[in-house]
Amino acid sequence: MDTPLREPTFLILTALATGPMHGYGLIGEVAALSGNRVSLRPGTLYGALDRLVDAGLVEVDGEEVVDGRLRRYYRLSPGGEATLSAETERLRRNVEAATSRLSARTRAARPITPRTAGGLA
Amino acid sequence: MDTPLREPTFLILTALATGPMHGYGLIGEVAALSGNRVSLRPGTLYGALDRLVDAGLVEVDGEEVVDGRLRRYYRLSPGGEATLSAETERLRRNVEAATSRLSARTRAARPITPRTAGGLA
DNA sequence: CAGCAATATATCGGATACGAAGGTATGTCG
DNA sequence: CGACATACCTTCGTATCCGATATATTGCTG
Repeated sequence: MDTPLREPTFLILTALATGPMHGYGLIGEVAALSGNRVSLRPGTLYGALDRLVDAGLVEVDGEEVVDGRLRRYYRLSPGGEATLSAETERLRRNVEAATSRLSARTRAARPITPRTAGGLA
Repeated sequence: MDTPLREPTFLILTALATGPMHGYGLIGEVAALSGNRVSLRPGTLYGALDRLVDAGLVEVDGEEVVDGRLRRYYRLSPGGEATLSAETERLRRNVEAATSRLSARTRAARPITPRTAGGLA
């Protein structure tokens, strides 16, 4: 499980953390929690779901027929919850590293970059 | 620029936020700021650098010869700094969304998920 | 001095995920 | 009936990433 999740996959797991949801509903939920910036395409969604089910991170929760249309619900597995948790921690560390370096940059207003300060051993 | 950065590319920009650095040095720096979890391979590094230079996010800062070996320094461009900043914000929002949903899950110990609560319009 | 490790560059091929587009089916609205 | 929205799924092309490999120079070791 050392393959880092990409954004669409991460958001799918995040959406499912709220509770079981069907495929088409995930498209709307992911759009909502990303502020309408990420719009999942069916190809991305079902490809990702197949992979996640195959990896045991997501399970099929059941099916339902509403107005003659099939709804297949997916649910986060315990392993999926653990993976999402670990991925979140990883991202949090990256965000912190980038934030501190960016703020240091702003504070210093980018001086002449002392290249003679010794390499990073 | 709506293509989200993958982790290796994000970490390269983060490393360069500290100051100019040469390719091989980036491998060590990225390893360091990721807690030795991400080890950049040459193929990833130079492929990413070419793409970043091509996209105007990174610029060649100059070259230096140390012990007969060429060192090509790269530097974060203003556009690269803006992109890194925007990407960091995006990740921060994703981390926050995942964190709140995961903690809500833990608190509720996963009840019966009210599926009849109405679809997300 | 021959061989190997380390530094530092670069390239190639395979694997995988993602995105765009299209396809099928059902129910509702005009 | 035709158009549209919901809801499922598939195929194809592209981009990114990783592993392996190649090249060149210095320095250490046998």
